[in-house]
Amino acid sequence: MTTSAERARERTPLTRERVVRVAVHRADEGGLEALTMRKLGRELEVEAMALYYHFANKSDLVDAMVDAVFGEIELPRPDDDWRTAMRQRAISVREAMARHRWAIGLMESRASPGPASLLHHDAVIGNLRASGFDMAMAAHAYSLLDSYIYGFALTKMSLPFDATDDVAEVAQGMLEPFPVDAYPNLVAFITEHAMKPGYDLEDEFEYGLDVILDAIERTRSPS
Amino acid sequence: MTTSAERARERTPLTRERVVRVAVHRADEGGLEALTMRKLGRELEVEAMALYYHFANKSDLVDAMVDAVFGEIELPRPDDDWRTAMRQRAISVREAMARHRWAIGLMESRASPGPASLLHHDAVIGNLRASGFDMAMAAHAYSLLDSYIYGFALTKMSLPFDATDDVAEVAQGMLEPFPVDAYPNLVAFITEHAMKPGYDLEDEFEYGLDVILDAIERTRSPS
DNA sequence: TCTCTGACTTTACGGTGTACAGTTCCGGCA
DNA sequence: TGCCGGAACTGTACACCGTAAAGTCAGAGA
Repeated sequence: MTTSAERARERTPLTRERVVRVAVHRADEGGLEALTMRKLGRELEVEAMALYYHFANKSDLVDAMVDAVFGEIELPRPDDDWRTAMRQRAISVREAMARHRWAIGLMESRASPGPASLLHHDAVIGNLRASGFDMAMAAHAYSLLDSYIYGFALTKMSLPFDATDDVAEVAQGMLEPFPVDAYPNLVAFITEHAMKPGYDLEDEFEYGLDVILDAIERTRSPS
Repeated sequence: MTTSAERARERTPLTRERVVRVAVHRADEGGLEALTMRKLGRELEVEAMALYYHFANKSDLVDAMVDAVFGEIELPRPDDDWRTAMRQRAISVREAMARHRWAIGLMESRASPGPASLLHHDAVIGNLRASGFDMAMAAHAYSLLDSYIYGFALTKMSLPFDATDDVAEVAQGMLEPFPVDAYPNLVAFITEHAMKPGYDLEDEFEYGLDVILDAIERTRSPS
């Protein structure tokens, strides 16, 4: 007979880092709503309450998970050209969101940001300032870029179907309860555009990103 | 003694519309996580399970709530100038988000959009097409605008403080656990910019919106 | 009068976050 | 050697959640 004490002795002890790593992995696969303290404990071979020794509550854990995602994002260096730095950062953020879809919507609205998050913001502002943006212009540029980046993630990447689904089929299902000719423009849009092969989210993202970078560049040196 | 039957006789019966109206109101005040079927039932003087006669499940109710928010947004008319129509729509969306902060993050990612949502998309595409945008350009413009609008709402309007809070105080609290000189650019940003009196979210929104509208206009008729 | 049905209630179940009180192990000290 | 304090975890319990399933009951129609 193996007692719980024996089990405890044989396993590697919990750390915040290990818990966060497993929690992120779990959320990547099943979404955040599938991440419960009990299931997470089970995966770590521990009772759920053990987690509360390392985290104040679930929100504390989620904060740490979000900060881990920030930690995966490439930081712009202060002496990089602002445009390439901002472009690279935007793409890096998008990639992190693609890996961790559950984090979309949490990255910019948490009450207690972690060190990676703060460092990230610090580096972005630092790069813009070093490139000659004054504070007001840096704020405008940052606001514009982040709104676009997170908005794109929200509106395009958290859609209720993934890459393996047939877009046309899903759209069909959405429109099915309504009269066939109720939304002619929408139907045309779907049939002529969205379900065309080769419509690529990444291309769409970079297209808009470059439009915005162009626009920011122009506000700096009006032609 | 008043039986439950007597209570039932004296009250106006539930309708989907009335339930949604009260539910939206409730979520406006306490957020979506404060909206439970039991509390909603209590407010409607009904048992929680009565709601399941009118809605398949909670997700069905939330779908209806989101569609009610879409119903509050002004529709662009097909013959309006695209730029004024898009500008007005963007502001109308932003205002709806301000009234219903719980809806941010739900508007564009529901599996079963309601009629108001579909009508909204149809009208936006219809306006752009009538203004001479081809399908690909309409898609680019729509993607860019929606990403910005919803991203702005997500990053700026769902922050963990509202208009009555002292921004400087909240920011101070966020940075407090870390060394004072860890994030110099961020600190400069907060002190020099964000907490300046007169920094207005609405101004920031419209500034970025006009930058994007300019950029879209330019992609139509490259100078 | 009887039955049917729409609208609601009652009861119950499994799952959730987490408060609070044990339990066990280990390192340092008498 | 004996003890003891704290770190790390377990056990139990509670209030609350969404919702399945069955029961109730007033009024409409035959």
